[in-house]
Amino acid sequence: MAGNPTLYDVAREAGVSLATASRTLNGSTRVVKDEYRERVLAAAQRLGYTPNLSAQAVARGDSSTVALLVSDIADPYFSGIAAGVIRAADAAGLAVTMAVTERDPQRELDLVRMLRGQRPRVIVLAGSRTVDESSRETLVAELSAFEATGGRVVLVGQHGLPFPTVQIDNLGGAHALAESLAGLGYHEPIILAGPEQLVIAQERLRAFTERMPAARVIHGAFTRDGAHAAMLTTIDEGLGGADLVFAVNDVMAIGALSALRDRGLEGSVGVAGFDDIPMAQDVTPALTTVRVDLEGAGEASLALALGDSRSTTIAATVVIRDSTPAR
Amino acid sequence: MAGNPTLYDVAREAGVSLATASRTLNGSTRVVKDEYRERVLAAAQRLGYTPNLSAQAVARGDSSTVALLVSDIADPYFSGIAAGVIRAADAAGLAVTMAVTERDPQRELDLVRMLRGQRPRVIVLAGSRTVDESSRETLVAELSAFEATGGRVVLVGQHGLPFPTVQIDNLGGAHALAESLAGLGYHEPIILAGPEQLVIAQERLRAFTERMPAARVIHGAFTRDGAHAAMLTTIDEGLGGADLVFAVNDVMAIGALSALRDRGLEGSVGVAGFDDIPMAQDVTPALTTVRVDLEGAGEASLALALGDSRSTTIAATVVIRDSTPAR
DNA sequence: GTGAAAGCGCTAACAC
DNA sequence: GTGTTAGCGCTTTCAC
Repeated sequence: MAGNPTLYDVAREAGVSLATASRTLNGSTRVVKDEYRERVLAAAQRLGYTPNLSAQAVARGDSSTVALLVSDIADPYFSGIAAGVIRAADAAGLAVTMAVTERDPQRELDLVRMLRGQRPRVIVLAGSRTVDESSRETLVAELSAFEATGGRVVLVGQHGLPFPTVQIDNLGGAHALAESLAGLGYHEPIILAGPEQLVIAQERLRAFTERMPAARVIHGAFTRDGAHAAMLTTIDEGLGGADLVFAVNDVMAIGALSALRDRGLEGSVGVAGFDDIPMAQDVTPALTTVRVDLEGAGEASLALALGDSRSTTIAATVVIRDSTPAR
Repeated sequence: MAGNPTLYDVAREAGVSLATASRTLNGSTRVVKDEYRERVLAAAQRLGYTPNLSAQAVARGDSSTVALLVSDIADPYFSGIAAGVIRAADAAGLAVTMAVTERDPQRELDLVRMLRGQRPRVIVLAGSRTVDESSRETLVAELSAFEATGGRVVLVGQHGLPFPTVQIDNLGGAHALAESLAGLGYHEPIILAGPEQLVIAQERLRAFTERMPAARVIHGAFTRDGAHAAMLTTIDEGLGGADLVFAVNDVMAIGALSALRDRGLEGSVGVAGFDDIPMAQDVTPALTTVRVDLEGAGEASLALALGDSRSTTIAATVVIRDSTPAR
């Protein structure tokens, strides 16, 4: 516990004042005489000085940090977004602090509170909204308070909250997908719809069924395993005349695909997902889906936070692959 | 920019001293009279007070932060580790700051420097080491300096650096895999070996070939696309008598699987990977691999940092699936 | 250009 | 138990 060298140490070592050391080591507008400048730099080097970011944050009254909240970092949907946020933050010289809500609204609220404590410049919420969550009001209040003190709040892939949002075109994408699939001859879809109250899942479900009425809607977890289990049950109960399984995200669609394979039913019905996560093209048959530029969405969220633009929408475009051959 | 309420504001609002407010709001040993306690809590609530973590860090001389460095967060290997680190950090009341090296040693060094500025309690390095990197000495110096000032450094899935390490049993796993596959009748492996200088890739390659000499070793990027491209080229040049493709990680194995499928060669050779990322069981055929508990490794890294234990090793166990049927 | 000194929000002696 | 106060490491007036 020798202690880190402080700016004061550097100043002393260089034989200049604290102020001069501060000015040369950090981007001040003030100009420092070259000689001093070099002495300070040399001293800092010799001592292995690293500015204490917390102290800077306290003194300046704001940190160079972006706080990112996701539901589950191991889910490709979120890790894609996170990659974009991190890349953009980095380009802007900002560090990223990340927390995981595990899809628990109460936890999300607690984390937002905790993250506010860091006084970040931006809070990015990428976790998925659910309807009628009791903590919604409190969350909005918390985020509004954060904004009121000069912070920026951005949502990605969710709406219904009064903050700038990087929206994903769930409606357009699901519409287009349903139409494409109808064109391929499908008309009796079983829909793996995820949790009943999950906004993003609801939207995709609703938009899809507007164009192609569901033969059956099955709710369950928004995960690979949830969909896998639900699909297994469904198969065992009988697929009826269904010719298609539409899962509201790729992770679930892949779970469904595996369930079909487990039962030796691969190819018997079409399967489609949503998001176009990287592995969508690596499963067999390659998965028909709706492509969303997740990393781009992450980057856009920071652009939104750092610029003064309004909400943006990320396109969602249909990608037909082998999992939905024409019938 | 109204400004956040400070502890001072809370104290004034509650009609107590700064110290009393501090004591009730933060885990002090000192006991505060219930009446004051409640007044402070109420005031904090009313004002929407959130402690300024940076200020706390400065005053206490240490932050409640874990800094995590990964190569690429969208890679399941790293997002698995990250999930574990975040979970464990969270359980210990620590926030996680994450940065991405993009596999660039210079960038890694810069980021470590930057992260040190946060004065985290722990720095976890999960990025993969390469041999003979010129920045190695500097990196070690930087990390040692960090340790000297009371910080903890932990590596995961890499060694060769003088710090506590959560080691993955690459050697044992690759040995066992080669043996299992030999038992299944394979003997002419093409190896997708990743970058030549990547330590983890080297180990897996070397251990595997100790038990089953390679018919051919192909170096390339440590990614799905890198392996996919390399495999395509290899196929077009002719597989020779090869009966197996061993890729040094699952992401690459899956790329190879897709390449084989693209050329209509699925099933003609066995395919095996390493890591057992979640999607390994969802590709077709399901991928034979070596299971590594990535999330457990992430958790272990924090246990290592927070406890006083020595380095640990995470087991690597063979999982035979359909991609390597007996021949 | 440079330096002295007053904060930034908080903690932790120390005295009462 | 409670309050005063001296820091923590840094930035930034404000004088020189």
